[in-house]
Parts: sequence; C-alpha cells; structure tokens
Amino acid sequence: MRSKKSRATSVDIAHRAGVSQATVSRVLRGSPLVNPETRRRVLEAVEALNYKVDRRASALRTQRAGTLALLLFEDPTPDDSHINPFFLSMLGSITRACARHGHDLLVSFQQLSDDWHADYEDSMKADGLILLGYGDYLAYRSKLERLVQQGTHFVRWGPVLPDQPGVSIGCDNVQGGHLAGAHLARQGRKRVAFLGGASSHCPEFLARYRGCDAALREAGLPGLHPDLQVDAESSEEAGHAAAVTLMERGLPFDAVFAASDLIAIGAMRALAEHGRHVPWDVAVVGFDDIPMARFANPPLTTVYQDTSRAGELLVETLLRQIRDEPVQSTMLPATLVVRKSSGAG
Amino acid sequence: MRSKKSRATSVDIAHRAGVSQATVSRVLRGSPLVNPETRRRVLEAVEALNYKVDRRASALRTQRAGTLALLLFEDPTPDDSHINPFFLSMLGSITRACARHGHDLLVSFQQLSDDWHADYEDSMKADGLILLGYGDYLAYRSKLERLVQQGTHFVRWGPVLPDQPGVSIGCDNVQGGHLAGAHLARQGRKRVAFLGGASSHCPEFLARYRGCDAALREAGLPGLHPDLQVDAESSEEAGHAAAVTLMERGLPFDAVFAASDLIAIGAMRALAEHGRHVPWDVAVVGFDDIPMARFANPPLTTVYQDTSRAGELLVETLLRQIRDEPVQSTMLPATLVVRKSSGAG
DNA sequence: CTGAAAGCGCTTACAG
DNA sequence: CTGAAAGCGCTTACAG
Repeated sequence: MRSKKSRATSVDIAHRAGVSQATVSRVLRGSPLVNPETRRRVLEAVEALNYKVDRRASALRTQRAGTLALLLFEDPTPDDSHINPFFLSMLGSITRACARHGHDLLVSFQQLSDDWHADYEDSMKADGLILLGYGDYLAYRSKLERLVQQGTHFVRWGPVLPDQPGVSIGCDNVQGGHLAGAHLARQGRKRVAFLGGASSHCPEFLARYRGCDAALREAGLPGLHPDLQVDAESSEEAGHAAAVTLMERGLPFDAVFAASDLIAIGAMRALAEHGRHVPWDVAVVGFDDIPMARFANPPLTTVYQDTSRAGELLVETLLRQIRDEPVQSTMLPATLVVRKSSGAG
Repeated sequence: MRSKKSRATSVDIAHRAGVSQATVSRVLRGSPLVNPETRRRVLEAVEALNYKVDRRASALRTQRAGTLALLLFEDPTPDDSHINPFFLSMLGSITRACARHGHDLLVSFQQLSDDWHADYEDSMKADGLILLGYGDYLAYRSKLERLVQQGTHFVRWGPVLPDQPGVSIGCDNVQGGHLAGAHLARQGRKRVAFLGGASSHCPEFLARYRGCDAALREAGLPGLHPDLQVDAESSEEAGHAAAVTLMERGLPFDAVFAASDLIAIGAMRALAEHGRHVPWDVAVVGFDDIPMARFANPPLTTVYQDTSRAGELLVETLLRQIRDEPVQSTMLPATLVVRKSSGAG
C-alpha cells in the first residue's frame, strides 16, 4: 500500500537488468544456476529500485508462509496488565529465536475456550503453531489430539508426559520441585505447605509437588502433607487467597513452596498481613524466577526456568517438524535461585 | 501444509455446492449480490469441508494483508528477561486490539540500529507498522521522515510533539510529571531529585521533568535543581547507578522522581543499601505503573499510563490511516497511583 | 545458464 | 443474481 508510487515487482527488475523475470527470481532465491555477471546486474537493479520480494506471492506459490504463530492462552481474566510475566518473557525469547531463523511471528492471545485448534494453520497464515500457557490440561487434550490427527505442525510448551499428543518442550518440573524441597530441608524446615493445584488437571504443578515431596522424604522428613496443600491458579490474588486459607486451617507450617512466583508473592503478602515473618516464621520458595521475584519483599527464592533456551528450542523443534525431520519432546533442567525469602544467606 | 490430506480450496466448495468459484468467493466476502438459497448451499459446503479462505491468496489479490506489524525497539542489551515490562503490557493490549479489529499482529523485536524502516511494509507482510520503544529520539528521526516520505502507514507510541514526523500516540508526560511533582510538594518534600535523561534525546523523560518542575514551582518551591538530576536509561541497573551517583554528590534531597518505575526500583535498592529509609528519608515516585511497582519494597507510588486504551488507540489510528481516513496524534491522560514509597497514607 | 509458460488460490470488473 | 476470465507477484519444472 504505497501511496506515492507503486512498488517495484520482479518484472521491473527484470526489465531494468535486461533479463527474464524468472532469472530475477532465481537470483533472489539464491539459485546456483545463474551466471555471476547476470546475478550482479540483477542485484544492482534490486538495489536501485529498492526492491523487496512480495512475501505473499512467494508464500502462495511455495505453499510456505515463512511465519510461525504463537498462541498464548490465558485465563479468562483478560486484564491486559496481568499477563503472566513468565509467558511474556517466553514471548520475548520466541520472537528473537524466530528472527534468528528468518521467520516471522504472528502473535495471538486466545481464551482456552476458543476454537483455536483450526484457525491459524488452516488459513495458511502460518506454517506451524507454538502453544503457550497454563491451563487445565485435561480440558484441551482433545484439541491437541485433533491437531495431531489433522497433521498440523505444532509444539507445545508444557509438561513432558509419556502419553502426550504431539511434541512438548517443558521444564523438568519434578527436578525443579526437588531443588526447592531439598533447599527447604537444608534450611531445617520441617513442615512445608504447597500452594497450587496438585492434580492431574495441572500436571506442571503436580510434578513440582511430587519433586518437592520426594526431596523432603529423601531428607528424612515426612514429605508434603495433603492438609498443607491449597489449590491456586497462577496469580497473585490466588496466591494470597490460598495462603489465607492455609492459615485458617490452623495447622503449623514453617515453609511454603508455591507452584509459581505469582502465587508466592501473593502468599507473602498474606503472610505479612497476618504477622508471619518471612523467612523467620515461614520460608517461601517460588517457581519461574519472573523479574518481579528479585524485587519482592523479601526477595524471593525461586526455581529458574531458562526461557531463552526454551524459546530457541521451541522454534527449532517446530521448524524441524515443518521440514519433516524427526523431533522429540525435551525437558529443560531447572536451577535454584536462592534469595532472602527462604532464610538462607 | 497439511500432511494427511490437502486442504479444500474455493474450487472444491464451488464444485460441491454446484456453483462457480466466483460465487463462493462472493459468499465468503459477504457480497449482497448472492441469492440466499445459493448462499446457504455454499456455506453448507464450506462447513462440510471445513474450508478456510487462504489468506495469502486473498492478500495477494486485494493487496491487503489484514496484518499489522509491531516493531518493538529495545536497548542494545538483548537479555530476554529484561524487556521493559511496560512495553510487554502494551504488547498485550495491542494484540488484543488487533484481534478485536480482525487483524493479525506480526511481532518483531528490533535493535534501534537495524534497517527496520524498510523491511516490513515493503515486503508486503503488513499493511502498517506500530512503532514502540524508548530510544534516542534524535537518532531515529530521519528514519521516521523516510517512512513518511515513502508513504508507509505507521503510528508511533511516544511523545506527542509539534514537529513530529508521522502520527504519534503518547501519554501526556508533562501532566504526568506534574502529578508527581504536586504530590511530592503536598507531602512536604522540598528538594526533589530527578533520575532519568532530561535532554531532547529523551523527550518523554524531559517532559516528565518539566511537568514535575512546574508543579514544584507552582507550590512555591524552587523546582527541580540541575545538580539533583542524574541521567539514566530505563532499567533497574541504571536506576541503581544513578541513585549512587546522586548520593555521592553529597547534596541533600528528600525525594526522588524517577523517569520510569524500573529506574525508581533500582534507586530504592541503592537508597536502602546506603541506609536511606524510603519514605521517611526519601520519598520516591516512579512512572508507568508496571506490575512490579506494587510489589516493590516499599510499594511504589507512580504515574499510571493506560496501556489498554493506548493499544486500542494505536491500532484504531493505524487502521484509519490505512483506510485513508484523517488521523491525528493524541495524548492520553496520566493518573497518579499513591502507594507507600512517597510517604502518604 | 536462461526464457516462456503454467499455476499457487483468490477477487472483481465485465458481460450477461 | 451468476459465470467466465483476467490477474495479483511470485516459483519452478520444462525446453532449450
């Protein structure tokens, strides 16, 4: 949509360079079947007319869009400012990885309920899909199965499980939970509460729960007690509410392992409001290491997921899948980041 | 790129519905020139074959992509986790606004030095550009001028200035700064420091400086003193360093107005490290109201910019421009959000 | 090494 | 109201 002058096409370039339009295309695609001198003339014309290949036309012809779509699922609370910072950080790294691989990234925020499983690849806007977002896994499993069945190219960020439809890249949540549990045990904590849904609807949170539980047992402690577990989705508000519920139960606890940093931060706020000192009375460990974690009061000990690596791996895996190369689900290791909230140092 | 079966085209639909391919296209484009009964048959076939219009083909034919591109400029420190949260929040609202208007959003992170001014619209991937990011304004002014001259459709998030090339949507930074200054004056603060670059290279920060300065003078105070101003780009590290520099100067100050929340949060960390209590010794006010602000220690008083509204306005303005309708630069009002860091309440 | 030609899947005058 | 046809700007066998 140039207003002043209409933009140059390959025909214009061909004309100026004194070759056929087909040759222009060959040069631009980097075909080896072109005389160097011819190539030079074409490139000169390209430069002079500031020509750029029309990607819509080439996409139509090649049946490749050169574009990936990122579908970010969010909870049904579409408050702009409250997108989970962890996903925003993933978005940043995915964007960069796409750029490195010469692909564009179409971004769409979806409600879990939407009919997203059909839309993107089907309208040929993207060559493949990256699925990102927490959510009730059981609820959308059927959609994933349908994607697989349709032959849609997609990679999912999420728990890597044996019976998973499609390919997933995810953090090793069991190991991450284990790091948290072992750390709390080393700090001498005995009664650890877990904030976050620990059912098969939230496999990521469940894995974190199990890892932590195992670490506690290995340290000779009784492990996580079901009475000290409170469901919470990943938000500051839910974390606050869960901590209040926990305290109302009246059972003693000296540590909280929150399934995500947002939950942890909300929980710390609730603990402070009820006069429980973090970390003296209660040690708190989160998960994700969102930017906010280091600025929390006190700074939050948490489990770091390498989003840069994750973004790169998601894009790489998807591209490989599109090229019909073999791909596999991968788990990324987690790292413990110790700060004040867990009472160490 | 279906692997199993190749996808249906409008020809398949035409065949199944017993009409011409042209008629299928008419139905799908919502043309009124179609017999209701014919329309019904076509839609039935569309449904049955799960047909979706190929957007590449329609884009090529109509010369419209139905896509907007968001170019997010970042400082040359491409650490994934450190994208300014304010821009991430804008990204969220822009994505949503695009969806509401039936457009896709291509996202690209650019270095300020890149040759972005040509790439996107020129390769016809997008109908228009949204430019987002802090940055040295004078340095890329010439690129904006070139965009205007090329007739490229674009809208910029940034300071609304009289001699601006193109259309800008921005926060009323002078008013925002004024809110901060007036609030600090009401709290009885007399010597206010300003952290952030206050030159024409950073017109947004400069406007915030001026608004604050004016408010202080209106309150009968001497205004912002140049000796209490320290340059800082928008990052936590820069804020920390700037506050250290400020303290090293040894001049008394009882308040800090930081040009952004990240700067404010870094400054609060430095103040705490040097034994200055916030807010008793020093009141701190930031700008942006990023999610982190409420979790800072103490919670940060700041100036809120309405990112939801901003995203909607950016998209709406750009779409209007693409349709050749008249558009104009707009300033959005800022709001003061009072929290503990400024000593009120 | 190069050109002429077909065709990717649509949209839209044009003619009925 | 509908169909036949041209054409958007490319890529790529095919034939030289």
